[in-house]
Amino acid sequence: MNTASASAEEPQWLTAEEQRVWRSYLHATTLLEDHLDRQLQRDAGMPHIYYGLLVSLVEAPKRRLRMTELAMKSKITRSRLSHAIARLEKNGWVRREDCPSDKRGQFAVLTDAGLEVLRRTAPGHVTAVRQALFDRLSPEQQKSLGEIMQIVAEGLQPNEAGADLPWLR
Amino acid sequence: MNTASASAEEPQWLTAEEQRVWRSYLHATTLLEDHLDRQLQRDAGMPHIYYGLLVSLVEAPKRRLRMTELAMKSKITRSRLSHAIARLEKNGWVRREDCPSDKRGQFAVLTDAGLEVLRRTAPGHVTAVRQALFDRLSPEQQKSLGEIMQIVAEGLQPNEAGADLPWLR
DNA sequence: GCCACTTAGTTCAAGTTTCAAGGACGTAGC
DNA sequence: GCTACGTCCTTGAAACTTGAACTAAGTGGC
Repeated sequence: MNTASASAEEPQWLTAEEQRVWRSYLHATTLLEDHLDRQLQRDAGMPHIYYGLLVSLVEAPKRRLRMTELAMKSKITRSRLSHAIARLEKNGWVRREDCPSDKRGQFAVLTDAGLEVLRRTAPGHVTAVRQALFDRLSPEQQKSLGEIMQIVAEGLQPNEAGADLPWLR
Repeated sequence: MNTASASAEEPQWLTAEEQRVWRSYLHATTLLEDHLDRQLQRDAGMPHIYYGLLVSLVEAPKRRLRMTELAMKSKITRSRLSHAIARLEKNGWVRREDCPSDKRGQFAVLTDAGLEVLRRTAPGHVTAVRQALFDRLSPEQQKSLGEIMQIVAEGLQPNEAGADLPWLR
């Protein structure tokens, strides 16, 4: 198994050390995602990603965003967003509004009830994030984590149009 | 039930810098998970977590693991595992076997077909992981990432007490 | 043995996500 | 105007996940 000239045939396997890093990454991200999902499901009645949608909305001007913009901010497909907003709308936390300047467009708008849910649950969520992440890391590690994640995110950003088309790798 | 606690009194918000780190983390992990899910769905016909199950099995003695053990290794619930194994079994990549010493028990066993799928798709997957992660990070960053993720994972391990999982039965 | 209790794993129902398809509108060219 | 094509968003069905309820089997007390 040593065909010279590394082409697509002979992959560059991960070293033992890289494997350790990769497994730690998978375990940590899985556990954290799971932990926060449960925390929010229990305390706010919605999964983490839905909570993130409300947060994006509360930070937006007039507490509203176009669907596509919200989908991009949240790194999810527009299809997924449609379903999610439908659910949040049913909860009364978000409502849709037509966009006057583009009749295809929709705004997702955070309602007062949605704002209230956020107010009520944000402290607990922040605490959970702190306990799971920041409280355990030194300032240097926090800084390093930020840089690393920034790099990774930039590398995977679908930096062009076509938000839910198959982005070739 | 937790509404009180340290939350309502003292909402210790994230600093601007912490927020930046946290958002980068969320974006990067979301994008990477998504990227690998699509890569594997396309090339191997299964999501990332299912692929991880096959990997755990191929590394296990006799290519088999008890359901509960596999669930713990993979950080998923037993319920989810039951469904996943059912699907993989339908694909012919895994089969179940009764445990002789404990009649409640089941082994998940990697079949030859499962091994073959792994052989065929592992190189592409490793390449994807490299391109998305390791190729973009310096050796120091890789080391740091490993340490950080190790800490986070340990903190969230459902098996508390900080022991490094020696698997005592 | 009989009993309550725990553990292993599955199943059911409800919720979420994905993928492919589609409807409605915008835009540019003729 | 008309045609063609791209964009915005939704829909429906299938796949996946979740949490609780459930069956079956091991464990320990008496």
